[in-house]
Amino acid sequence: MSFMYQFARAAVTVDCVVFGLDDEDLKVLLIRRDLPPFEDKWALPGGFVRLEETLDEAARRELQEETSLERVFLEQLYTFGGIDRDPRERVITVAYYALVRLSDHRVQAATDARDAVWFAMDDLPPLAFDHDQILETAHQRLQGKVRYQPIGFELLPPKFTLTQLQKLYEIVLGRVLDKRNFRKKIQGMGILEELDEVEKDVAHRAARLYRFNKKEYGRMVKQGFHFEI
Amino acid sequence: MSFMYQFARAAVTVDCVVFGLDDEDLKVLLIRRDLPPFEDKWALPGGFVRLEETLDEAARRELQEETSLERVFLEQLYTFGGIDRDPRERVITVAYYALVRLSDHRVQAATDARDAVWFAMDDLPPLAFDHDQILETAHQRLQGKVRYQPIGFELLPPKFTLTQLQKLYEIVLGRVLDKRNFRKKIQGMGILEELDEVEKDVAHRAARLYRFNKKEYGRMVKQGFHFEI
DNA sequence: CCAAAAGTGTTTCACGTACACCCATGC
DNA sequence: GCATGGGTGTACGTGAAACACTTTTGG
Repeated sequence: MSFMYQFARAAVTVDCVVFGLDDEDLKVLLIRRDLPPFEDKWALPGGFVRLEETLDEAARRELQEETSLERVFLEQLYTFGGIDRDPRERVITVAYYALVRLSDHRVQAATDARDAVWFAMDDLPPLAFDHDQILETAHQRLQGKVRYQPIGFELLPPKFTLTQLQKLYEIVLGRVLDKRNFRKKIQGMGILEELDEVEKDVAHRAARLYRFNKKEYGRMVKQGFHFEI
Repeated sequence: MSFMYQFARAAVTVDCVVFGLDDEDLKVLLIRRDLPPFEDKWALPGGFVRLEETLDEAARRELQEETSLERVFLEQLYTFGGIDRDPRERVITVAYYALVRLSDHRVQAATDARDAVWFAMDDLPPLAFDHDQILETAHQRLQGKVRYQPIGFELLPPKFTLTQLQKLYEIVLGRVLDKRNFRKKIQGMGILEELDEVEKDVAHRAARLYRFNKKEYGRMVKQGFHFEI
């Protein structure tokens, strides 16, 4: 390892898998490429890492620039370094995944950004580069992590019903859950704040609203509490 | 994103956290740096990624070159991209962690390699760069992963006693386990092959040897089996 | 009054946990 | 024969899973 490294260098990018949830599906935000290679193909938002920013900063900047998303849950996923990922030259990409409240962000993504569209996970178009593989990895991570970390709340509005919460897990995990057992368990955890408020504009009995109590969760973790669905 | 990316580029390296286990401790393999910066400080084995090799290949190559380790369990850990990690210039490092059977590799590491030494996890020297942070992250990953994936066996010789296995978990997790419950559980899984063989050269009753049945484990996973300690 | 979803308890079974003594072997 | 670790079973409690009906509300 010499003092100055003289050899040719790989380019480094960040790519973001942005998950959102609506009533029916888990969705991913993709942008349409307007330059070759893979012109007009769909791809994950992302771009080159600058020398003066960290990887996390690069991911947030790209997300903001390409999809106008800000202040979302964002976590590093995996780094993909296959030699021929990009046909032009060697590009190593540090992949991130993000979770957003679709209800808040739906409009913005469609207007501000060039051509950013939400796709249902089970109805994806062909993707550029190895982005299908990155997406697959992100999906697995989400499925794994949602079960033992309270990150699912990042996909819901701040106030939500227990049925919404249950449906979230059913959609992400891909299996149905028992209503009574789910409620017993999640309410028993003591990390949900029961509000004096019910949902509106529904054509049936309105459900009570809850809020995730992040501070209480933090306290409980320190006492050895372990979240698990 | 222009076709040709002209800006200055960060260098990309791989660093490996190599864990090994002896009767007493969890150990890490460190090498002494012989060049500035951090000359004579201890550091994780690692080096620059070449254009013609993947990240995994780079990690294995560096491991081989610097510690003469081959064919070990190796998995990507996390990518560290802090701006001032390296005082010379911007260096992004893709960290890996490896698990090795100390009994097999003890000698080699000490002879072939320049100055590679095993340190107990609770008696570490000051490390170069941000390697203490990388090591900390690796340790957390190991503690988390060892509980729900059968990677612990990578730290033991192919044939081992149940007491050795239990001690492994006690050392890695940092807490004592109940002997009868541990045996009941691990034997009940049906992934251990009971051998017609006992340990040798012990000054007491010799314990039966077992082997991890990887194929059977693979089959069971397909049936929905979930390993957990 | 009908449709639609909200809300609610009990029983059963599996599994985690706590716990102590005799056995085999080498020296 | 003694020191050292090997090996074994049971009782108890907690938590997961299965399961169906009544209530509320809007239209």
